[in-house]
Amino acid sequence: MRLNELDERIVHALAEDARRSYADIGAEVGLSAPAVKRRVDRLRAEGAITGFTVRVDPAALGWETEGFIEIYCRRNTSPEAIHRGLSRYPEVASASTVTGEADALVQVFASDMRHFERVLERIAGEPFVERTKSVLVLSPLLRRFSSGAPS
Amino acid sequence: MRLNELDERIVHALAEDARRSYADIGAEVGLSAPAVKRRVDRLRAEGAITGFTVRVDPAALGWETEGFIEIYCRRNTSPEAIHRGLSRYPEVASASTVTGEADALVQVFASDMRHFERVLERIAGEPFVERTKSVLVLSPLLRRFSSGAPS
DNA sequence: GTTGAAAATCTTCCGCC
DNA sequence: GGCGGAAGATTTTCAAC
Repeated sequence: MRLNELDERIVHALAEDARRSYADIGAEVGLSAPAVKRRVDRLRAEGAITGFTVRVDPAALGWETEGFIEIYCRRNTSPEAIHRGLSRYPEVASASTVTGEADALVQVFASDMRHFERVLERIAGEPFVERTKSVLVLSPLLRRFSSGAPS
Repeated sequence: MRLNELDERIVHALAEDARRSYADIGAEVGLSAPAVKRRVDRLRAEGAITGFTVRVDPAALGWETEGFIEIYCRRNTSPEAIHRGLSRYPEVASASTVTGEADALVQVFASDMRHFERVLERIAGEPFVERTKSVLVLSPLLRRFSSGAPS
């Protein structure tokens, strides 16, 4: 699938503020409100836009501690097994299999350091996990867009 | 700041679909539409909700290659300098200063491997960057919520 | 927090290019 | 195929309670 420049500008406008009116976005990109809606509907149908969500301040919601956990798996662990194992943790915000020494990189939000430690220990104890290596986030500098499915 | 259970349920509903109407959310949590709006307005004013955004499928938008770059900075580089340097790259989706050997962890989306390599080289050439270490994402397993500021 | 009304927006339809 | 204008339906918004 290929998007033209108009679609990209619409997605960009929605990424900055998904509650802007179609007429408002249309004024920016040079289209009428119905034309913008039609394109957004098409982008949703095609799967380019998977939904609309709210941007939250984790700290304000009580998730003050953020970190990344590199997971080193046992031999013959499938990505599906990692997904199944990690999706049970509400603290896991994102996870991907990666190249390099580690097998997966997991982003975790916890309420505080003790909570983070507890999550880390539980993940490290998963049967498919051989060992872990983790770093804590000091300050979030930049967060731009949201991708993927809600859960 | 502390949110009560009603606020959390409203944020949760918006996280799943930020375009649901206030009346619809109100029916779920047991409030009228204006009551829900007032709480959302308050959450925005307090900073718990920092905005509304669209959830996109990076691959559908042509961002097929994802990776993480660890940045090792020169001495006396402030987080603000890193932020200024990285915010110019549209390919940078998120960035945080972290504990451990590296100084910052940067998430990058690129159209393909050549594009990723070009971004990596440009970032590695930034004056505040001493060296970098990067991993490529093989498969995104899980992506849950969006946090932080738009840019 | 609720109700009710006004204003804005969304959504669909239709004619046009 | 896509676009703009206009209609009704829905939602947002702001009163008063």
